[in-house]
Amino acid sequence: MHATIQKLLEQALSAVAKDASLATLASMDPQTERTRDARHGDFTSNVAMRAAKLLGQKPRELAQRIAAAIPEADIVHKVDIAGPGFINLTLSATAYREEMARVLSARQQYGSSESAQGRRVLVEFVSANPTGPLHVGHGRHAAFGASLANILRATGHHVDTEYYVNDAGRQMDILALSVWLRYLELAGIEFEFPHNCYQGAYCKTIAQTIASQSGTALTGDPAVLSQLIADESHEPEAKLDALIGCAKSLLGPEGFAIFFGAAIEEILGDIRDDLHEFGVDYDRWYSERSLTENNLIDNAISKLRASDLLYEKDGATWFRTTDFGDDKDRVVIRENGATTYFASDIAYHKEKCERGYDLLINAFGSDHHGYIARLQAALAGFGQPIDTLEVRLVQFVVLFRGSEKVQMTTRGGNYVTLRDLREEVGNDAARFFYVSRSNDQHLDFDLELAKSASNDNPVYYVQYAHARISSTLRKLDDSGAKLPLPNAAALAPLCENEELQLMRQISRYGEVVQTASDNRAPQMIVQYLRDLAAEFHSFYNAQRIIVDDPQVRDARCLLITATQQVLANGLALLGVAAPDTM
RNA sequence: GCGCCCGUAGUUCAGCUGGAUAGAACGCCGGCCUACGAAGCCGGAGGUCGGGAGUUCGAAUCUCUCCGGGCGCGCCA
Repeated sequence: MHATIQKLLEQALSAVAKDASLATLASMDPQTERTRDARHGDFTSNVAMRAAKLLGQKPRELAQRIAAAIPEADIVHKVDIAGPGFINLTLSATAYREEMARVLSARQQYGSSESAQGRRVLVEFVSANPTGPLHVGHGRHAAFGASLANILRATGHHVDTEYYVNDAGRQMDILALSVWLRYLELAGIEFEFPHNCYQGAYCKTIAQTIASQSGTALTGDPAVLSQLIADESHEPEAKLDALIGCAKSLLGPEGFAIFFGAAIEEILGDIRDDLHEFGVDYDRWYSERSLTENNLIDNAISKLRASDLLYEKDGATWFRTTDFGDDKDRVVIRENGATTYFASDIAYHKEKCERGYDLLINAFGSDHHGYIARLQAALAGFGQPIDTLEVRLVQFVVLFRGSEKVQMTTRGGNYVTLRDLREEVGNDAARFFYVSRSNDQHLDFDLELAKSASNDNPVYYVQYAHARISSTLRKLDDSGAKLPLPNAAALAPLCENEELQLMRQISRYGEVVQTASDNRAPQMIVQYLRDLAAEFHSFYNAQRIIVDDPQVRDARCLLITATQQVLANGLALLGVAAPDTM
């Protein structure tokens, strides 16, 4: 619909541009857009005002000339010049009725397009370290990433989703250590559990499982351990590293691997289940360890070295990321010979590109924003355009219980999990609520409010509209009447103001999906669905649907069927159910 | 100190690449069920879009500056 209007304006501009003094108009974009106020018609163009200055003309006169040149079309009811020089177009009721017919024949496809022409995109999101259950902050990432992937698909992108599993590194060693220490407690060994180990109850559960499967003999010499824990001469983090070393030497590589493996298997499995229940499934879970196993980190570093982008300083190897806009160079190989986390990420993102994606979108926590420049530098170092990687920052979720802010520390194990949240407020409310705000805004999530006043949650407002339509259509079905084919004749009776308003709203859907996709903005879908539901409820209260006149009844039933379809399509993008009863 | 994000109604937030009288929800006030689902609808009150300057025919939107808040600035991950 928007495209048709745009084309009409372009034709008008070309026609007016035949006058040599106005030739520039031929190359101008009319920039037609929806009006914000129905009194200004349906679409508007500001081209006359933009051109007026360039051409030294009066905007309203120019607008007149352009308006007069707009070709005759059935879908345009009238053209007005308003304000300083807007060209306003009001569409005919026929145009909207035709659009309803399109909704009803396209069904689930309505609103989707091929505008991105199969552009290959990889969306990476959540990627939380598997050191414990997902918390409410991760839930926001999951809801955002999954919805964004759906929206991108709806505009013709070929999208894959991926979770990067940080299954290597110190945090994982600390986790394995934490499990082992819980295991030792089970074996009856007494000591004070370090405060900077993972405190969560899940460590005990995993220890329990290992004990029941492998017995309680994997202790090494407890005296060494007790001595180390009691030793107060080291600062806590150094002591933690000493404990990890101690565990590895007491247990041997195989013994330590039992705890490491059990911990990651259990926790990653839990994360996978949790996300699946939340309606978030990935095309791929990418293991950080596999980078090492496949030698990808060394390969990446060699390639950078070959391009003369590395240098040695203070015993470490540095990557000249400042060549590509970063504010300081970054270490890739430490003085002790170990590669950094950044080195893994370089290899990972290089590999992503090699898999043939045109665009990489990463959803990061806002605390990682300092990481963007160096990652883009890494890709640039391999000759990729810097905008191959697009990072979307997701701001923190601040959790409240009533007016009390809930403090959360991962290692302390004191936090509300995504699972807790889902059980309390439900998947639908959680998914909808999470993406109702722009990702770069903080989200205050009050659990008490979400529980006690769930009726106030906008998701119910939208779902209610859908259920109400289902109910009305059941009523029609009970009466034995059948929906007619959505042709022009069947839709012809739709002419009441509320009907036109509703059709107008429905016909915006495809444009909203496109804009949401362009802006990576799922909240625009939320906003739209609320507007559509509101328009439907207004119509519902103003006009009776199942009336005696079969022509009017059928037309209205087609209209609400179209409404229902668009509500369902939009909710599907957000991963929220469209219920027939509530 | 430097960098990124943010500041819109009492509260929580929308505002699509600069458009016309800045919107919604919750809360508040007043109406609407002998009609398809009142989890709904209709009406009302409520604003110096943090302050100031600039660009523009036009600024919540772009630029600068100041104020206030969040986050980051490791050979951690």
